[in-house]
Amino acid sequence: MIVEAAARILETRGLEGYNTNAIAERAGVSIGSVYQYFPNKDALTLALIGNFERELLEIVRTAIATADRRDLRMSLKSIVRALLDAHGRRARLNRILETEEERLRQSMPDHSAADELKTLIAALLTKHRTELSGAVDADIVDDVLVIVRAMVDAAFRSEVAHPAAACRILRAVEGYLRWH
Amino acid sequence: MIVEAAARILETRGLEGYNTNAIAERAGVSIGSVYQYFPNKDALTLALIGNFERELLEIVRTAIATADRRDLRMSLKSIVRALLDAHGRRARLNRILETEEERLRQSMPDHSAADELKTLIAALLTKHRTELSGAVDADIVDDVLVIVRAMVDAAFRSEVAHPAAACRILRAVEGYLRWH
Amino acid sequence: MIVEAAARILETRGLEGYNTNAIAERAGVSIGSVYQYFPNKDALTLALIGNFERELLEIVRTAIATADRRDLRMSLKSIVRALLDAHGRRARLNRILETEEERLRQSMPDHSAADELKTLIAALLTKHRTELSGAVDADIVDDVLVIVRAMVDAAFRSEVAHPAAACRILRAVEGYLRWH
Amino acid sequence: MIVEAAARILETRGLEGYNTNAIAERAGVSIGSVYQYFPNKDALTLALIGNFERELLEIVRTAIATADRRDLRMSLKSIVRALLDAHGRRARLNRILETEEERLRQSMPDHSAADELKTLIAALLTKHRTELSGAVDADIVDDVLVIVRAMVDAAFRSEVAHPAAACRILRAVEGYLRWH
DNA sequence: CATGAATGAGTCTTCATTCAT
DNA sequence: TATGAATGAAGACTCATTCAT
Repeated sequence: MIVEAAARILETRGLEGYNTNAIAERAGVSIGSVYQYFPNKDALTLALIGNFERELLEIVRTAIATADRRDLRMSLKSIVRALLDAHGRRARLNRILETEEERLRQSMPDHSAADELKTLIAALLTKHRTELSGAVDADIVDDVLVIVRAMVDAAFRSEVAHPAAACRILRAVEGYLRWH
Repeated sequence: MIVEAAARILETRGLEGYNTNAIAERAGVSIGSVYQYFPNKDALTLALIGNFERELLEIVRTAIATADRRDLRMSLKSIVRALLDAHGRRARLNRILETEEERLRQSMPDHSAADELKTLIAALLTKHRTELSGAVDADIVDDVLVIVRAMVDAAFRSEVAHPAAACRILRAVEGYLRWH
Repeated sequence: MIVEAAARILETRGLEGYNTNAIAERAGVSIGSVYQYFPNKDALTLALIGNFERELLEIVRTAIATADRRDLRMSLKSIVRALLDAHGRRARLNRILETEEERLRQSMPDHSAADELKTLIAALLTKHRTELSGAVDADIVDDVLVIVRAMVDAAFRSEVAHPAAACRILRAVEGYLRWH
Repeated sequence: MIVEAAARILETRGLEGYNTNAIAERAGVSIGSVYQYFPNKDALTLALIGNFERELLEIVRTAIATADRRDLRMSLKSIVRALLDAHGRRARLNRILETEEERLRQSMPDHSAADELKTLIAALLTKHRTELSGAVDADIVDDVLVIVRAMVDAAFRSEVAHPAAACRILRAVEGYLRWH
């Protein structure tokens, strides 16, 4: 599939080697076919980002479900571990996509996955609102996501072992949510 | 000056419009002159990154000095405000440079500014070590920097007002450092 | 055809005017098409050299066949005349290609044409070995080729009439082979 | 000296690295100074060629003088050896210069060295005219020079040992001159 | 005279996109 | 619908040459 080929190219060769001809070749289709499905390269990248965000959403959803009935810490730990795990499989790809997402934000038609992710986190926090130092609002959720994503990325850049990274990320998130 | 022209191009036109001909034109020199001073485009970008990191270092140094004799919170607040301020002037440029830095990390000859920044933060934290929930080590410093940079970036992306952003960033950093 | 266009450019404008844009224009295709068929300029030049050597081989083969059953002198005369004739059609081109061949020798993948040419000459000399002053070995063959090529080139540089040139070249080759 | 620097650049880096800035740097002067002495790059190359031809002339003159009173074979052997020797010191340079000479022939003002070389050879051959198979004329001289130069070049390209090369070259020249 | 920074035309090469088959 | 040859604008970089100091 074309999107999958694009993902592999981005992962193995980086933005440098990310061109439509390489993608078509890797996908085993002609360059013309790529343009049959996507009006231009950015649209393909946006599809890639969409997949990425939907996958992220699913991972978090599962992680939260897994830690259901447990306290906030366990839920957060479950999420962080899952994210580290998921990121680990495609660290470079994810990092590049986050960068590309920024460039393409203006032309992104669909934020539903990202929105749903926020809703999910908001629900989790609200459920445990008594453990938090303050009220739950959109900003808090945004901040948590920003912190976790940045730290997961950093962990992969500096090649920190997962357990240690999870511990530090958890400390940051909990600290942010609970301190004072 | 060529580096300044490169900065302005990057800021106004993004990576898309960042090409050597545009830089030369903006700098008011010929393309040949650009290559008299920089062996290639990446070298120019690296110079830009070097400037950026040195500026960052100076800002933090000044912010810490300004809040000398005060408690940790005041120092951190001073730093965060200064960073928001500095970033504010060239938000897009700085964000792009952070991305480019990653791509060019392997060919970066000089990390002294970044190292010194870490030393500075480490010293600050050590000075206030009694206020922290744990020992000061290199990981803690890395994490603080990662969190602050990510949140400052995010604040500019979502166009949050400085005071509110400063407050949230401070909460994250203090939470990370002090909680349990 | 692109290779033919390259040949014509090289012939009419020399190495000076031999650039990919000119080649594309002369071939009536876009510059992109040139790079669809050849990974870079040198590869195109190598194709040109390959053609040149194959053509040379064919000419010599035919010349030898034509003078079959005759004595060595007639065979050599036939070859020299054929070479003068062939060279005559594209004197400048051939001379430049010989120069470029030297520069590109290290990246030349295929020497089969050149090798076959040597085999052909070796066979001819061996057939007439009784007429020679010494044994036939690879060095003799190399020398014959060097002498003939140099003298053919020189003949065209000084614009000597073919019959006279053929006579002098023949004298050199026969002298080399038969004297003492 | 500038011409010497140009020679060294050509020898060590080939035509690829032969540019005025490199020459100036190697000569330890500014690029401006190069243009003080030579109106353009080709003029510098022509000076180089002039030196080369004068040196060649001197070598041959000395070689002939050395073998004075001896027979033709000894004189030729002396010349061939001297040329192999001289070429050996700057094989690549000489080969490139011969190529450049061709390109610049039209703008070469001074052929006196080359002419004198021919005169020298003509005199030598005339002196030994009884040993030759035919009369001495300008063509014979040209041919001898063409043959010797081509074979000396070839010897260096295929890295043949000097004595063996000298022997083969001598055989070619003598064969040309004496056969029949 | 010497300098060397500045020039800019020119060259190779890439790659997103189109369109005839 | 699929193909992939063709397109050509655009970009990185070179280097002979000039000229103000």
